[in-house]
Amino acid sequence: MLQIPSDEGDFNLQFFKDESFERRKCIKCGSYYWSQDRERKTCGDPPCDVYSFIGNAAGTKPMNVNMVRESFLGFFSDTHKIIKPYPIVPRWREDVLLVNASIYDFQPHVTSGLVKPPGNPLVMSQPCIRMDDVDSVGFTGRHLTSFEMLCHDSFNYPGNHVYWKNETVSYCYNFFTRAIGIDGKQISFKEKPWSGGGNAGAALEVFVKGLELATLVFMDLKSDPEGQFEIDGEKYSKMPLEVVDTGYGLERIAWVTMGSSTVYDAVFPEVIKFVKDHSGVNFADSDEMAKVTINGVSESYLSQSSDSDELIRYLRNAYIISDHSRSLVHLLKDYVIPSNVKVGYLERMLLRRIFRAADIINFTGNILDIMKMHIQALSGIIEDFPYKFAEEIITGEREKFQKNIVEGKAEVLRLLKRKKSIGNEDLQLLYDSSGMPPDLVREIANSEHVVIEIPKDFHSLIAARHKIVQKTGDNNIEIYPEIKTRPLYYDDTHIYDFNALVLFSNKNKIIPNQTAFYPTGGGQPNDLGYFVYKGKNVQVTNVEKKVESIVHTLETPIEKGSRIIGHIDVERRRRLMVHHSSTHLILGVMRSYLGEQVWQAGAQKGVESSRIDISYNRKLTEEDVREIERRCLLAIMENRKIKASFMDWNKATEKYGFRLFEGGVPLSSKLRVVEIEGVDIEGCGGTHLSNTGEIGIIKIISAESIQEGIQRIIFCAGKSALDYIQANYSQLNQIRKDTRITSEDVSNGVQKLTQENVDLRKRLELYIKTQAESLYASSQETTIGQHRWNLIHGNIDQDVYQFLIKYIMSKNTNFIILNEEDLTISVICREPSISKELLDSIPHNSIVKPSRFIKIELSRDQFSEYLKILK
RNA sequence: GGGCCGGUAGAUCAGCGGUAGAUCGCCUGCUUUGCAAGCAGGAGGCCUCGGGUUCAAAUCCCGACCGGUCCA
Repeated sequence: MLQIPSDEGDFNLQFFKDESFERRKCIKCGSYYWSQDRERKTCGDPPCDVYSFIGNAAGTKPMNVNMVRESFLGFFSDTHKIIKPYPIVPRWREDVLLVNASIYDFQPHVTSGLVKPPGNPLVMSQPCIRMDDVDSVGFTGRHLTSFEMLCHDSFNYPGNHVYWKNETVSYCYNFFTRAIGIDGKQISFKEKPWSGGGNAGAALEVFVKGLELATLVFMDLKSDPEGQFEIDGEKYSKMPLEVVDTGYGLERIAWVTMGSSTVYDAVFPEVIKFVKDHSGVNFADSDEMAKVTINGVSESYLSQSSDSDELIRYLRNAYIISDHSRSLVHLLKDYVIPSNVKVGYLERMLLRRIFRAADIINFTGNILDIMKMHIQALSGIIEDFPYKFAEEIITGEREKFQKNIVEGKAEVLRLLKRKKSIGNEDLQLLYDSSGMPPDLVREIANSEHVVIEIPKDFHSLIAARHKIVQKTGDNNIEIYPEIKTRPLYYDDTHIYDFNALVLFSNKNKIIPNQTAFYPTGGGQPNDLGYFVYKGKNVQVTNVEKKVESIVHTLETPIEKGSRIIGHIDVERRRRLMVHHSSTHLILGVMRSYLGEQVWQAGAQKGVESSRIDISYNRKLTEEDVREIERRCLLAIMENRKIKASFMDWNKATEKYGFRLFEGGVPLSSKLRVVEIEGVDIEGCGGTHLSNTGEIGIIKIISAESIQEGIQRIIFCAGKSALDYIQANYSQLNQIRKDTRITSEDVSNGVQKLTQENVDLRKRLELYIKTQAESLYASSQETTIGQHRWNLIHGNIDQDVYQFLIKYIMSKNTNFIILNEEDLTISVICREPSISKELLDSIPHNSIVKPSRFIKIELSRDQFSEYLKILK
């Protein structure tokens, strides 16, 4: 078994020889590193080394983030193609919420070898967000939630070698020494294997003065249980594609050239100043943070409850606001809507942390103003920013947060009133169910002169409440031979009848050489229909795509090698096509009407109706719905062209952007692009009409919010729309007949009817009450044995009886009710045993348990007997 | 996607198996009158919906729907 790094040959590079680098072993951690400095004893990685650049910068001059980015891109521009940054929300993949590293831009389509990279070699600066260390931001002096990852990557295919380890290390060294002006002796390259996302390879971490500035990854392994390499317990084998994946921490490079106390002071000093200037408290000097940054965070610093040093605490909150608002710039630029799920939740979390921090330091400024400063500082990568959208989101969330706090406060006060104290369990419940942070609860309690303890392990207690029950997925994968079926529905959507040859047959599933049956995909259900085989019709019950083959499930088997004729259900297909094209049309119309934050968040086409989910931050009103319908009709009447074509992946994304992946991400080298002229363009594998005119009409059936930030629109189009309208019309007519409302205004009539109903119910209730009360008043007193009883006898209606019982129960006296209506005797008594005693004195057929209330049924004779005895 | 909390008068909530309540707001009258207010009276409820248990459910159980919140 080979281990990575396997031997020193991994990095026995010509470059290292030429520049007189030596491979050494760190005296502290034992790992290998390369250095020009003969005096160096350690690898450069903390804790083997400490930060030695604070107050003692490296490089020729202090550089801010824009300068670092420009110098990096400039340094590589002659030899590499410059690629624009990708969105921070990765619309091209569904496995991650945010772009975490520059290589995310090329996974999985490029790294799998399916799609060529947009440049080779390429250079770019990719903004990234990492939420893992969000709790450390502001506390350690070095953690950021968002950063830019600079990279120069190359993709080496068999027969097309670009560059590998030697050139990479040379580029890296020359960039740092020439462009930044760092002394080569201060750079150390530490050997460290890398793995992640199913790939792995040898790697070098680049350190300067104890700070990791870059990682150079040489990815040439893929996950493989049979593989001969092992990293972190996972097995890997060589892959034909060799990828140079570098990652330079832009903010860290700026930091090292400035030597500031914290990374925040290096990256956005003007923002920090602004926050401080608009706050109602004093702050610790940032020099005081330098100690923490260098030495790491001690226990007491990490606990927010420690208010030993208020000034440091305030400074930290200023850092939090400054950092989080910068990440928000990226999220809002990509139109992320706050929500309780997925990336929307991360945005809400950042916003709420900002609001809370702002309250702590009494920040009176505008968050949008902070963001404007960040946008200014990030002018190199942020071109246009949706200010109006951002403002709407921020004020909306601020209101929600405020409401949350007010309501939470009331809840805390109520709890205090009732229980006089707030325990651990209450704290957890308040946080988990109402979002009240424990320190805020403590503040409120303090103002009521109640002292409460926040447990040290509060967050782990919360985590313990969230034990997740893992569901086991169904891993029943059928294996099919690699057969390519030609999809005739792409050649011409009007092919409904065709010849085919059965290439594979197993039980009742076949794969033909070609088909006009559309397989389930892209939210469009499969076609139905039948094959003619040996003079008989064989129904098709399901059609699905398996890689390149299209598998048809049949009612009865058809042999391999048979020649068959297929006929698809034309009516069904037409309706599906109408609905599919309508979906694109509605999406395009909604985007232009509601705004750019509208993204498709799922869709399902059907025969009778279809649905589309979109991201949007408020519920649609009736007027919205009407306007969308109106605009759709307009586009239909204009009879716009609908075109579909296959395009190269990179050309398509470059031309149309990542909007293309709204309906999903196909794993293929080419993208099928469907365009409704002037309305909508998206990647789509479905079958479409040729013109919008064929849709006829679109009627929206409902618009509802399925979760925060996601609106679901259910609609029907074409013939299905007519069906719907007609069904509604006849239902309305039926209502008119049933209610005899003949006037034009049906809703007014129904309203009157409902009011009448309410009035009647009230009168009935009053009637029941008076009946019961008069029965109560008419009761006769008798003495049976040692006890006094009140006797009621009569023909008592069930409703009156029920009310009478409740009435007597509340009076707490002894009663006997003989009801002629259903021949029952009811005994109500303060003492359960007395009731039983009374009933046991006379024969009946029921089993009696002692109770305050007993009701038993009697025969005619028994009833008469009771009546005699009791009266 | 999962966990937790909640849904009662216009608003905020109490009640948690036996006649649906409080505070604020609203209406009428009175007192005072610059305003605020005070006093007396009154209107306003399919207790989210659907099943079940029970003689009896706002209340207990199950399920939907809606809202909130935390976590991934």
